[in-house]
Amino acid sequence: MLSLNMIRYSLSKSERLSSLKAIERLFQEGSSISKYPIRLVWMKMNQTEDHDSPVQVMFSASKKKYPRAVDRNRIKRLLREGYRLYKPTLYSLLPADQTFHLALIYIGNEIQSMELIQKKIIITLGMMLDEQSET
RNA sequence: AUCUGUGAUGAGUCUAUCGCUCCCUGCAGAGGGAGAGGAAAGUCCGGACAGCGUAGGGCACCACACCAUCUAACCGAUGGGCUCUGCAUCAGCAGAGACAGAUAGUGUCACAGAAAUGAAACCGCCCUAAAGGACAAGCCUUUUAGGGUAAGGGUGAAAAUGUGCGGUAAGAGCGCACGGAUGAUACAGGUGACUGUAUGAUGGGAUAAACCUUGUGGGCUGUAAUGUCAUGUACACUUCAAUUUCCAAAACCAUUUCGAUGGUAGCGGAUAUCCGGCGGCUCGCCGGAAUAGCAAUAGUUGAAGGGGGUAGGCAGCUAGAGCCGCGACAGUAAUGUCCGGCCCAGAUAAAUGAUGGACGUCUUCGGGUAACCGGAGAUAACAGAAUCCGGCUUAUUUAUCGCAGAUGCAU
RNA sequence: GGUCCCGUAGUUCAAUGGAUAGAAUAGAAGUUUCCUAAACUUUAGAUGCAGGUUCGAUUCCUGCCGGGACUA
Repeated sequence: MLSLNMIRYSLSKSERLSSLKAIERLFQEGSSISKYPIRLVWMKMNQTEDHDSPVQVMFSASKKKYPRAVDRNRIKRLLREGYRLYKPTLYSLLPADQTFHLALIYIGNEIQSMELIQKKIIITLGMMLDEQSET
């Protein structure tokens, strides 16, 4: 296979969380990790309700903190970019027989730079991996 | 030249890597194309489109209100009229105007003031009478009573036509002259609002952004409208099948190859239910029962059909009152007609992003007489489509251009 | 997406278009008390912003700003 060494950074629609019911269930039953300026809500799913991808993720920013749509769009784009570039590493670290639902929420009061957000995303996802392996 | 105000235009360009949404080609790997704004915002007006409603008319409610034109339509735009304000003070220029009606009616007008609307007499001015002073009378002034008077004073946001002459006891549009205001009639100009001239009339507070009157317009709700497909679970309805206890003695009836079989019947047992007791108490054991009856058009179970319809999908959804041309013609203009060319976002927890490079632009530093050269930094402000258009309002950076005003310099 | 309502002292509420915008409570100062509380006296404090109508605006009208409710 020629694509073994090739790393895919893509983030297509099947890898994003879009079902209203799944999102409600995630926020009711999922556990959360806060690492300023990012809050992560995650939940381990059963293998039976399988999907194409091992992880489905969503991004959000509070409408109360950022009343203008431009700011919310920018935050979500930055979060998406940071997650996208880290995704191949995350997939290699995850256990192969499980799927996850994630929500990345920005809780900072100011929009930070791309580098910082990317660093914080890597930290929070690492914390999540540690927690799930313990259980 | 600088500053201020105002209007118009544009919103960097090219490219590399990694991605996102839609479309096209291809069996596929993949390739190609397109991808936020002038306000996409506020949701303040007006439409298109859709559903529901609807004989016709009226009342109520809401909106609007000088005129003409433009427009699919408008509380919009263009041009014009009138009024007010500012500058000039001759013409004019700029800005503002919710700009129908106060002689249809009702309400309100605090305080002050005599009086705030059937207007009004506090001071003042004048007349008459009585009393008093003085006294021949005239005269003088004070008080009281009755009257006249809107010139003067003072109050107030507002006190009802200005000036002059006549007139009068004093005064007054009471009369006259010259002005000003209001509405009426006639003539002239203008499509019209309105303007000008002439005639005779009037002397009447403000407020309709108080109720209201007049005129004009408006059916209601909104693309999360509406239509359509429909998995799973639960359910209305229809059809079909199974089942609504199991085993079973004596006795009776039928058949018989005399072994038995079938039917009626139901002693007894099992099982279930109920009651009581005990234990190791989601269960088990023991004991008890006038429980398990009728009927099948009924109940239960299963299968098939089937309706509404949830999650979700699809249509609505983007070719249109469309965009471009310093195109032509008509018009003062808004705008319209014609010609040619073009296809230009369609997401749905919601796409248009991240990191570099080059050029351009701006700021700043250094060198240079200058053109220019080199280094550093910035490339923005307001802000993100959600059915689609036409406006309005609000937010806002930088560059260029136009107009107006102010200041300075040169001629 | 659509529809509607409300903004008054720090807080909870009043005020018919009429001028010093009122009351309770909270705050500050004082009296009283050995001290505190209570009580009493005094005091400061506000109409969301900008225009307009009116002689006069918290009130009426227009535009912004902020907050809330309903609907699906």
